[in-house]
Amino acid sequence: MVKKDKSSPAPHKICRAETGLPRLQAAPSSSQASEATVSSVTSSAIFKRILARQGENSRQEPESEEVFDVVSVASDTPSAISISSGESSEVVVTTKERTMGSRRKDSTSTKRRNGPQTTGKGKGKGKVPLEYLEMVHEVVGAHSTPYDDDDDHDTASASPKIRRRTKRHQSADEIQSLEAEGTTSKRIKPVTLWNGKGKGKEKVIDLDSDSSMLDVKTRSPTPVVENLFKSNFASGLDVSTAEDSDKEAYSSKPTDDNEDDDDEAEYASSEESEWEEVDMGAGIVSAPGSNSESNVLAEEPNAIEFTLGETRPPKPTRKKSTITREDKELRITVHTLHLLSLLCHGSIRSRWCSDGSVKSTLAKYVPQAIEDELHPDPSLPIPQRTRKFLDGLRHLMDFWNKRYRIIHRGMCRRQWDEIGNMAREKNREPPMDLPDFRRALGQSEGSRDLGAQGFCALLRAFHVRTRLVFSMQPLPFSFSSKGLSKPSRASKAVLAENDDNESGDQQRWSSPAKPPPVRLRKPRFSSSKMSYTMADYDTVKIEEAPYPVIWVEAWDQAGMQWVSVDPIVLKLVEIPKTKSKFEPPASESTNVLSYVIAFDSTGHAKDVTRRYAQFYNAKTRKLRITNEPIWQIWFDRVMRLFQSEYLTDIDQMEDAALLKKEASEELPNNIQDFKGHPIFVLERHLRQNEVIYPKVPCGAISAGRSKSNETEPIYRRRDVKFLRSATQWYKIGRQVKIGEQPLKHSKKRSLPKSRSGMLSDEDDGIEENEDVALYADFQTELYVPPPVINGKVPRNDYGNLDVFVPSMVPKGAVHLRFRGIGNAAKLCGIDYVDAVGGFDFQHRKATPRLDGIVVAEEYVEAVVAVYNAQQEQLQFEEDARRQEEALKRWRKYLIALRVRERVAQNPAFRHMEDHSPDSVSAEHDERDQELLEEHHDGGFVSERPVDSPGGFLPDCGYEEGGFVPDDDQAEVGGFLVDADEGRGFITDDNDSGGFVAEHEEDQAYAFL
DNA sequence: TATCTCGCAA
DNA sequence: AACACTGCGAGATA
Repeated sequence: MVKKDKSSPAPHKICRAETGLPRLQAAPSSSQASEATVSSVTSSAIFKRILARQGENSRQEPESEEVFDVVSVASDTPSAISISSGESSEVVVTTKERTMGSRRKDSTSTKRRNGPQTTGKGKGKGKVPLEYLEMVHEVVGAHSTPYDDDDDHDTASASPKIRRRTKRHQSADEIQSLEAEGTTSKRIKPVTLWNGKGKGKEKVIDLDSDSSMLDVKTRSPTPVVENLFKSNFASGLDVSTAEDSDKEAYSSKPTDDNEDDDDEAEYASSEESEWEEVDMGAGIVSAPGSNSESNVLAEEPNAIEFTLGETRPPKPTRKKSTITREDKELRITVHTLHLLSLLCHGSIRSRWCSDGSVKSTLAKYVPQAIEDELHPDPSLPIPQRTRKFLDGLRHLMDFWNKRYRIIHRGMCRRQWDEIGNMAREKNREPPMDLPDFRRALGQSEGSRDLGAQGFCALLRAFHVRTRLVFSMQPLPFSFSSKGLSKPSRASKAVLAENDDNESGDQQRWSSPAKPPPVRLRKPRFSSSKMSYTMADYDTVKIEEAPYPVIWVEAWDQAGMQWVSVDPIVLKLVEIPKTKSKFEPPASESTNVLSYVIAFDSTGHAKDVTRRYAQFYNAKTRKLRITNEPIWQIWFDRVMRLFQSEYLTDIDQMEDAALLKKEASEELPNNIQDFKGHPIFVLERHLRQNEVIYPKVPCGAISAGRSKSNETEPIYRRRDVKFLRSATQWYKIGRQVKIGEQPLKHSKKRSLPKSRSGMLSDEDDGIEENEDVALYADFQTELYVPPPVINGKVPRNDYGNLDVFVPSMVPKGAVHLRFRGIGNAAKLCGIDYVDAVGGFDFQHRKATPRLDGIVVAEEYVEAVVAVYNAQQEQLQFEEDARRQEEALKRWRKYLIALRVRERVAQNPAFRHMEDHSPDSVSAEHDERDQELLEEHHDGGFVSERPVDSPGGFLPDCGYEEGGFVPDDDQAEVGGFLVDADEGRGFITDDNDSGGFVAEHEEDQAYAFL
């Protein structure tokens, strides 16, 4: 294993982590065992799935490829992705960069436009990411398999535990119950939103009678969201069904295109084909700790390998900065993959921080006094204990600060256009395995991130319950040009500035002593970087954002709270309240707080973003892929793997605190943050079919820049009602109550030309130039169709019955949804009505889509019986027909063979194929005629008794159906064969032999 | 095809 | 520190 090879230009396997760390003592044997089995099972299963999906396609790779690791894409710390115990494993993420982008906007890719926005519907594309991610995840083995360290934690861990429901796989029901979850979640007491401090903006909050102004719903799916859910879930999360058509489409696609000089070709980068080249089959494997079992892949190296497609981002300069759907999906996929990788990275590092050797090395030099402070006398009053604890943290931090030197660059947020150049960057922290980690911490030098990890280990060495906290910096999934780094000359200025200031020779590295924002002489665009200059390696200059990416949370047992400590960058001990100093400003492009995950020493992880985000709902939310409901589900699922089975007191307290924090979030102080806000809404952001009702403002915001005094009311999102026109309501089986006034009128959406002479009542926009009246849910009631009277089913003006939803079936009637059952009903001579299940809109015309019939209850049995009989009969006839067809073909074939044999035997025919049509062909015809007649006698069959029974003419009774495939369509009434047609076909058989013979003869020659 | 909605540029 | 405004284009939708 090559490591610490700083000069290797393009290492193909940058990211490798040896995880063959000895299992920490006190590992429960049970969990160990389960880990092994789970992993091995899943990984091999996964691998099979991958193989099935990928086929051979995965192996082909273009010549020019640049390899880098996704972790370092943003993190620069390519240490580790995989988690597995007992074996070394490695993860390699490769990205191919093609100099010549191929352009494939051809029909193949554009044709597959599918489904609703977020992810492709029912297509591989939509599914592949999820599936892969899940697979990656499982392969990586990040199951919640606690690895205990030898810490005995505070007493809290011994407190009663609550069993947490653990569901590995979320079902559709579960998703639908999300809303329920949201509502049942604990309601937080109302929060006063009044704030008098008008930072230029005035915010007025009316606390009206309803005191629960802030209704805490972490997820409050609006109907729209709900629909999104439903429409996406089936496709997006369905990882079990493969879509063959995709593969075919892919494989049939040409690999290289004509070189198009169009620039767009270059950034039409990520078509599906490339995307699908994600090459996981290459090296997956490895059930951790189960080398013997995962023999499926035994020959494969123990690694995971992704090959991502070209990642060249679009250039915004071009007037058509078209970002294709594939681009978006690629970004989302990379984002999520990256996120997963970082999760695993964090998990590994947290585990390493519990490494006994690391801990003991680090703790050796720490003064006893500090240790005492970390464990204050329990007899002291609580505030005092907390204070002491905090002091201890500070002192330890100082100690660590003196000791630790930064010589490497840590993780940071990357942009899409950077990822090709990263291999050339200086001062990257080399990949590490556990021995490296031990060594580096023993020498106490490395990146700032490693420093935080060392501090974590230090705390754990003193038996302080400590989490390693990662602010993940995945590549952004948004495709705005903000995703591209701008040439920032500001950093240079900063560097010079800092050199002037205090680039101390005394200190080994210097940094602004003050927490951010660092005051600089050029405040305008100073993306205040922190720069460390090392005296020893004077070539080394590291600029980094003055915010940490990794820090630590220590549990204050007395105060029952988590205390955040950034020992390196900010040198800060903080109990985050509304605004945390850990959150970088939005202008900080290299450090974005979006996913903050805390890893505890037991291998569990928790999303604690809300603790650090000041505007979680308004801002941070939008930076997370989880803002997309489907990805929230995914994320929940991923995080569930990091959850412990039991919910401890600490967990509960923390959950409550986080919820409270979210609930007490300030109002946004700008307009745009109200857009998509889960709790608040402005009228200006309403969609056309939305209205606020009741229209009770819960606050106000000053709107408009110049007009200082005007304010705009703020409403609650939950008061947003979705409207439909009367006909739209009718289509889902509801009708507007009498006397209800429309809440809103929408613009007519009429057809351009009033071409339709007949106004069908389905057209929404029929009222030519009128506005359509819209009503809310509560203004409607269930539509009750007129009941069946005396076995007579009511019908509408068209003689049909609208059955858009089940509730529209009249009382006393039954909807029979079998195709062609109308005939049966007709045969019975009873009263029935065709049901209209909906409308097909094509050519701008609505044509009713008939869907079965509606009959009175008492006739159902009879109709169904008749129908079944009919179907049986039809099936029978169909079988017969196919049988007949098969026999005819066999006969034709045999004739052909026969003819051929004759031709071969008779030398007279030898030259016939040459050109002497007249005389010979006559003879030929004659002979063949003879021949054919002979066959009609059955002479042929009798001639060769051996073959006939089983060989050519299979003895298939009708029930056997050797050539007659089962047609289960018929059961559903798949198609109604008109009796006439069927007969017509069969009668052919009885025609004069001449016709048939001639016909067959022609074809018979075709066999020759 | 017309309209709605969104994201983006700056 | 990074927001309001606006027009534009794209994609979704009916």
